[in-house]
Amino acid sequence: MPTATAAQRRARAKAEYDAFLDGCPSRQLLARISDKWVALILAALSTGSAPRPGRPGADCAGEPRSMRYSELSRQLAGVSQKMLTQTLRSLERDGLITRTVTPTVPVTVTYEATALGLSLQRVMLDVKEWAESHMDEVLANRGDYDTRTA
Amino acid sequence: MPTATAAQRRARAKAEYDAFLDGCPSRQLLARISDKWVALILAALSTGSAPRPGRPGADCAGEPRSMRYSELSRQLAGVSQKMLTQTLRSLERDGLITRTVTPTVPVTVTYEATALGLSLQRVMLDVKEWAESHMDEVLANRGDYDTRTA
DNA sequence: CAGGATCCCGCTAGATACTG
DNA sequence: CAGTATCTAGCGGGATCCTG
Repeated sequence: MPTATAAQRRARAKAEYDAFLDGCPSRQLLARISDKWVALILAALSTGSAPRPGRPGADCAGEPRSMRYSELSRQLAGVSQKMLTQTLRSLERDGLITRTVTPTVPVTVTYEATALGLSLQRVMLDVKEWAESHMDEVLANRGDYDTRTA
Repeated sequence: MPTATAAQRRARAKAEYDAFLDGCPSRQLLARISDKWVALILAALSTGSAPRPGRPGADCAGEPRSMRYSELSRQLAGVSQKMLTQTLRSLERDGLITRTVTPTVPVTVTYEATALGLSLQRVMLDVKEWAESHMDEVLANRGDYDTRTA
C-alpha cells in the first residue's frame, strides 16, 4: 500500500505481525485461541486438580498446576473426547501446554501449562470472567433488542 | 436438577454464572465472544476512523471512536459481508456496540462501542496483541513439535 | 452505501465403536 | 485410563445476486 500512514508503518515495525491482514499468521493464531475450549482448558489448568479423596496434596500451592485427561473431561462439562483431545494437541503443538505420560498400571497422562501458556492463561481468564460477570447485562440487552425489533 | 452437589451450589452462589457448566448461558456467551471477528471488530473500533482526506477531525482524541461499515470492511481484510454484518448484529444485540443510521444522500451507518463494549474491548485487545506478539514463539514451537513427531 | 436473501460447499463437532 | 478411528448431520461461512 503506497498510502501507508506513518502511524501504520510504526505499528507494523513494532508488532511485526498484524492480525488485520488477511494472510498474516497472527490472524490464524488469533482464530485458534479465540475458542471456548481453549479458554476453558486454560482456565481449568489454572485451577489445578480438583481436590479428590485419596490425592490430598495434589494441588498444594506453589506446585505447578497439572490435570489429568479425565479430570479435564469432567470439569469441562459436555466436551466431547474428540474436541478435548484435539484442542489439547493443538495447545501442545503450539507450546502452550505440556503432555506427560506416566506408565502406571492404567496409563496416567497429565497436562500442564508452560510459561508461554501461562501468559495466555491470564488473558483468557479475563475473557472467561468477563463473560460470567457481564452475563446479566448482556441478557438484559438482548431482551431489549428483541422487544424493540419485534 | 435434584442431584446438584454442594460444590455446584456454592459455585453458583459465588459466581452466579459458571462457564464450566454445560447449560450455563455464560458458556454460550463465551463461545460468542471467542471469535476472531469479534476481536478484530472491537480492535478496529478502538482505533476509530482511519484518517481520510475530507474528514479531518473524525478521530480526534477524546471523541468516541466510530467507524463506518465500509471502513470496517476495509480494515478487516478478507471478511465477507455476511460475517461482518452478522457479527455486527450480534454485537449490537448484546449491547456491545451501537448502530447509527444517518440519512444522508447515500445512507451513512456508523458503529461505535458502548460502555459495555469498551470493557470487553480491553480484554479482546489483549488477546489480539498476545497473538501478534507471541507469533514467533508459537511458530518455533510448532516447528519443534512437527520435527519431533515426524 | 449498506446491507438482505439465497445457494451451497466444506469442515468440524458430536456420537459411536474400538484399542494399547 | 486415555485415547484413536470412522461416520454423519449440521452449520459456519463464502460467493453471488438483489434492494432501499
